[in-house]
Amino acid sequence: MPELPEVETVRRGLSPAMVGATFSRVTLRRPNLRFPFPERFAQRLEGATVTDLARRAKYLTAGLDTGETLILHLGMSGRFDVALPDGRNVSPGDFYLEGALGNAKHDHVVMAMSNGATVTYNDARRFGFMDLVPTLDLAGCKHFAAMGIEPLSEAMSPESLALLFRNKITPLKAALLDQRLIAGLGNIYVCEALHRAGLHPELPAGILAKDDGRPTMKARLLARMIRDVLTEAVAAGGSTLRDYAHTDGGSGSFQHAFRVYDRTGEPCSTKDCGGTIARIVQSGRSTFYCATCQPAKPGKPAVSRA
DNA sequence: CGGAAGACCTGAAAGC
DNA sequence: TGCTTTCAGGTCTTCC
Repeated sequence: MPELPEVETVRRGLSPAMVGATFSRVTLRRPNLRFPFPERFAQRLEGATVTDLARRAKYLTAGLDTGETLILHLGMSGRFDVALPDGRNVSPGDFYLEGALGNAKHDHVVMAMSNGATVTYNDARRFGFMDLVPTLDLAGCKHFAAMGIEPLSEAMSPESLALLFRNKITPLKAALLDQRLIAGLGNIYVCEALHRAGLHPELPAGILAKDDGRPTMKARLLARMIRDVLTEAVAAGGSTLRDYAHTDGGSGSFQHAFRVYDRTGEPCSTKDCGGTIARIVQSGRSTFYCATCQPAKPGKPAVSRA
């Protein structure tokens, strides 16, 4: 489930259960997720108090009063279920509830908190992982050292986009997915941002920069559309795919606002466009776009954009 | 060095 | 009704 808006939604949902609370009991139901858990993982958490819960790109970071920071990544299918002490269950940012917490299939980590909340990590595909690093080394740790700019921060500007993409022949789609350049976008929001900007996903990334490195109009447009689509998605609580019957406020709704993602064959929603959404494969992943309002040849779109 | 392809997993849906 | 194939929101490793 998780690109930046979904991870941010999870962060907000997890905060009341975790920030200020102490880990009373941490149970690992298997030795690894994508990677082995760190040495003595449960013991290092138990007794530690969470001082803050933040997000960097698609990662969650829980600062602890022990001088370590817990790093959480949801992979493709990771989610958290929270059982609150008042008996309510929520699944921040995702999915539906499926029975007793800690017993459902693929519940891999169960964290009992001092405030009575139980936070359970569930991940069918186990592409997610958890790590524990010294807080002082956080920015330089292996997960973050080479990470690109935050797309919702001041660092994300037409100027920085142009400099990052300058002289690149690689397609815009691939460049936007490269977490070393911009960190937090995934397949959905890259497709959506390119559509909003009227840019064909196979255009070379270098078209965002002029010869002198200054941003082109396309760079200005794309920077705004990236910010817009992410901001709207965060406000909608992210996107929830392949789910039904959610209860408590667990799910986001931005999937209803997709204009191209997973809409192959449907009419383009751009005003007066008349095109049809197509699907191609780029570096092994689906790309959805409208060939009419995202023309392949650099030039003006076939349709004026509001 | 950059970039593409493969690998890691499970499950849902589509195809036959 | 099965059985097989394809595809999925990510990213780390391997191989040019």
